[in-house]
Amino acid sequence: MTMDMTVRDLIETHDEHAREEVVMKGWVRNHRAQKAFGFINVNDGTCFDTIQVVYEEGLTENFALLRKIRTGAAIEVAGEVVLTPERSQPFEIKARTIRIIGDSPEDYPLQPKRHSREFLRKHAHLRGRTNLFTAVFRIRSLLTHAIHEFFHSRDFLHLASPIITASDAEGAGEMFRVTTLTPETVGKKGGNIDHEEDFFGKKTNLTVSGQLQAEAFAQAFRAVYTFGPTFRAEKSHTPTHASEFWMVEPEVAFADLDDIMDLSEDMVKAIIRYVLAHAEKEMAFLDRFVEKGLIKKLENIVGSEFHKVTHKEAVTILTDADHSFDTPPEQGADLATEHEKALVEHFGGPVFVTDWPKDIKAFYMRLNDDEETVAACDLLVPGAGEIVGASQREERHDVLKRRMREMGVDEDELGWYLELRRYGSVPHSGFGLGFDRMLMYITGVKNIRDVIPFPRTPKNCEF
RNA sequence: GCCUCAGUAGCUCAGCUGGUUAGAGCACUUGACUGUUAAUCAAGGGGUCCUAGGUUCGAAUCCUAGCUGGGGCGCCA
Repeated sequence: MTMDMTVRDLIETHDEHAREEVVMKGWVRNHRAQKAFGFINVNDGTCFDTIQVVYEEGLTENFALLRKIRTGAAIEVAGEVVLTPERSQPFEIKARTIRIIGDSPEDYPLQPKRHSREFLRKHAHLRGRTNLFTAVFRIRSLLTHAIHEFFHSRDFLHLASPIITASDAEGAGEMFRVTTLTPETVGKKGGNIDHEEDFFGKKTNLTVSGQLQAEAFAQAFRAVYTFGPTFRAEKSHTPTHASEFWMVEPEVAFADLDDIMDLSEDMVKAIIRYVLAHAEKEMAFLDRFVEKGLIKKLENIVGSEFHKVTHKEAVTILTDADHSFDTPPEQGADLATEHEKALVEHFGGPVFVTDWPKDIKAFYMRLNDDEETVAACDLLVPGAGEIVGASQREERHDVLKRRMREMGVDEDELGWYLELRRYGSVPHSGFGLGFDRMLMYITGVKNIRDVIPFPRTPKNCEF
């Protein structure tokens, strides 16, 4: 009985299987045929590497047919594991039989050569078979695991916050409407759509954040996190925006802004450490072909403390810097992308910008004693912009109510949220991590559409 | 939403100051080759030059509009 093995199994244990007969299945990455023998590189997605299969006239069945095998075909190989330490790969499979499971005709779009990212995006259903996307999506999966592991090791409760929400008061951008009404069934009152006739009896949207629900759970379970998809209907056309993306949103009771900054820093470092330890080959590939010095950059992050500046200090640094901006930095005003880039450059790594002017931040952020700023911070990183937005939440009922009024937030809709401040309200804080942006930072890939399996952006919902 | 660049073979791109039959490398097909590593060598097939108008004797090339994609800005994670 021969053993059916994955590429990963074979790479990890080929020594133990020397001279044994094995069976493996996978897709042809490259094929080099010669007169009396040929070489096929096979990958099955279980790890980054390919395995070289050798076939020979007289040794392998159907030799003449095998020469026609093309890139992309799915094959099953049965043969002997041969150790080849003197060659550029430690072992190969000397094939006894090769069976074509699924042929790949000559118009297979992927070739054994470099393709542009734009081209591969149009072939998202096939791009997982390329080196780059094998690396990126293996790491994406590892990173997901690393996040769950980090929070579970700290006894956080994982909460599945709702995807459909009736709240649209968070001001976090345009929302996608969820409705079962059709032009035929829609009822109208005075020319307007009658939302009472809709599925939920009211206007509903896809969530832009699970934060508010996480706050409720934090005041029952102390430390919680959500990790799931969020949706923004904003017509943003940039390398760091997608219409559907994932966020990690922890929320901790009895924690202030410093506590939550420490938590986010610990988490960022822990998940980077996890990926460095578990995706050595993938990271080496990315370091070589995608971003030179990537591994060193990440190792530095893990080994150093993140910088912290207040928004006020940041503006002063920018104003004093010998740097011309399209929009001059201004006290009390928001930081433009060019300012963020300059700050990150100034500190040479991730930096927390804290204590933002209250008028440019959300209503739920806790008002500082100066009555001018809020206890909020953004974590800026080179290449992926803002990856974490954190704040201490306003736990004082009267202050929150006042802030909601000032910022025009509907009190009825968020009555439950306000009510949390009446029953055992405690100081609490949380942050949101843009998962896909974090993945960009870790892989060095500069476009969010290339770290999401099937990305959705304005005017693009293919696959 | 605004600004900007691009769209020519399956892919990457050249041709673009208008002028015979639109080119190259890779891929593909056929053949050569006794250990290849994006193998190499030879021959061959392959094009609505993004779409629609316009200018012109003549448009891949110039003009206008649109579509698609990249980059920048705004918004944000």
